[in-house]
Amino acid sequence: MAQAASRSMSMPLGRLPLYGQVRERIVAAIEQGEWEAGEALPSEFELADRFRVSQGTVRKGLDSLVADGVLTRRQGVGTFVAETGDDWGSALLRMTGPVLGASVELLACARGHAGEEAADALGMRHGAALIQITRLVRVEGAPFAVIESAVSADRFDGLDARRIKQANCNLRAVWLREFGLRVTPSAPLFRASLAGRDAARLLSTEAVSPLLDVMTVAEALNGEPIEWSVMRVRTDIFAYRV
Amino acid sequence: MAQAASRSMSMPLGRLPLYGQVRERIVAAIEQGEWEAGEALPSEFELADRFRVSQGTVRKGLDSLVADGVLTRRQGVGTFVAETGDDWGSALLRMTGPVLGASVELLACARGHAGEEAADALGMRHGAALIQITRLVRVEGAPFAVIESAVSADRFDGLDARRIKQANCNLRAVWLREFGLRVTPSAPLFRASLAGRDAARLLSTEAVSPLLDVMTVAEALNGEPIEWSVMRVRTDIFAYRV
DNA sequence: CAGTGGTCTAGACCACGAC
DNA sequence: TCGTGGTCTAGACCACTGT
Repeated sequence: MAQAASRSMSMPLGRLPLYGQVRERIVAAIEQGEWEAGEALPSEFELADRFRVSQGTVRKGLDSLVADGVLTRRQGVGTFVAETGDDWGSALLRMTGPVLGASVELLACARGHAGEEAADALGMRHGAALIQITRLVRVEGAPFAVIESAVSADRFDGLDARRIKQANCNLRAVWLREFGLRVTPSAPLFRASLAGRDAARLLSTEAVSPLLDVMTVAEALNGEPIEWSVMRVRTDIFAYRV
Repeated sequence: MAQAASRSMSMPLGRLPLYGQVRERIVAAIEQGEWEAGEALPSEFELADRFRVSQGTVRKGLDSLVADGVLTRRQGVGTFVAETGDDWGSALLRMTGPVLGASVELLACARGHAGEEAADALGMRHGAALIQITRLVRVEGAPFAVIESAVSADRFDGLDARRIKQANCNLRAVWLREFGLRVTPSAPLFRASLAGRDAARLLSTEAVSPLLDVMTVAEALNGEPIEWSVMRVRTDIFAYRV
């Protein structure tokens, strides 16, 4: 039965199991553009051959990437690099009940300074230069949620409203197409807040209306925090599901 | 290498993979009290021998139960039936920042009629008889959250305040000790709401304060809905994490 | 040291989808 | 019919824990 676990992969990583190393190498290959979004990866046996491991080990590595939404599998067909979904649309799918006919609109994209919360989440010092992006989500024309996002102004130097609108206000598509960065959202934080004057005006509700704040950090595949955002959503009709 | 997958388990279930059948049989054994909470299961190899499958198949079945929080594993020691944690305490661990010195208090336990939401979640008709339980969670003495729970009055006939207090206001412990029911919480729904007069009084805040409502249904291991509850929590200091 | 979970392999068969 | 993912096995070695 062979002597198993030969530690032969000669990876730089010290104490990562083989299937973890397989995961890292697949991530690296995706980052280097070896397979585009929507494209099929080689079969599990081909990958096993390439990485000098068994098919079961490749499978366990793929499992974790499928669980993280980086890959999708279709039995009998293959394993595919997941399409970059709308960053705002996926949140709407988490609402109970049918949320159809959604659209986004860019309200603002301007340089500013980090609030404490955003700066902490992005690992930047307080007061660091940020680009702040405000979007409004409508459902069947009715205002539904405001999304505030922030990214490092240094890293995303050329970013402006035009580029965001070209990508249909989908920030993930902007990061990927303009900056070659593939991100995945981290686990969200929740908070209840009062709308306040500005949000109330945008959402055509009252200032004392309660809003659900869903805060997330989108991370590069290597774990580096890229984008902080808070979606402030009305939950008077539907609730938010995880 | 043997001929693999001999379909020899003679289980009543038709199209469930072997590891899924292993999971079901372990769940059944726990429900029948073969192993108590905190007790160690037999080793993976012993279970493999008992179920006539390989250790890897047992492991995959255990994996899913560990993921669901039914079992816990300690390397080099064994696999254990998870303790029935506090139903309210586990929620506090989800708050960002240190939430220490928490305590619960039973405010009410009375028969009533189901609100639409609770009845729907429990699969009961609107207006069915329920027992409604109200608890208050304090952190370092300061009111922090109100928990409203509801269960079928028929199924939990003898339930009263005394029995709940005997279990330190931990409902999961009540279901297990008094009714032999082990439950696991489903994925929560979130909503933002205004405190209102009653909750504001209990939480010593203002009626227009925003609260985060975390709604869950606790299900028996066979998937039957048992307990509906909503935890209404202040998020002015900490946020809720998933 | 013995026993447990954690990982890995080589090989096998099945179910599904496309051709 | 062929290639893919999905499942399963028997056996092996490693890492950790408690004695």
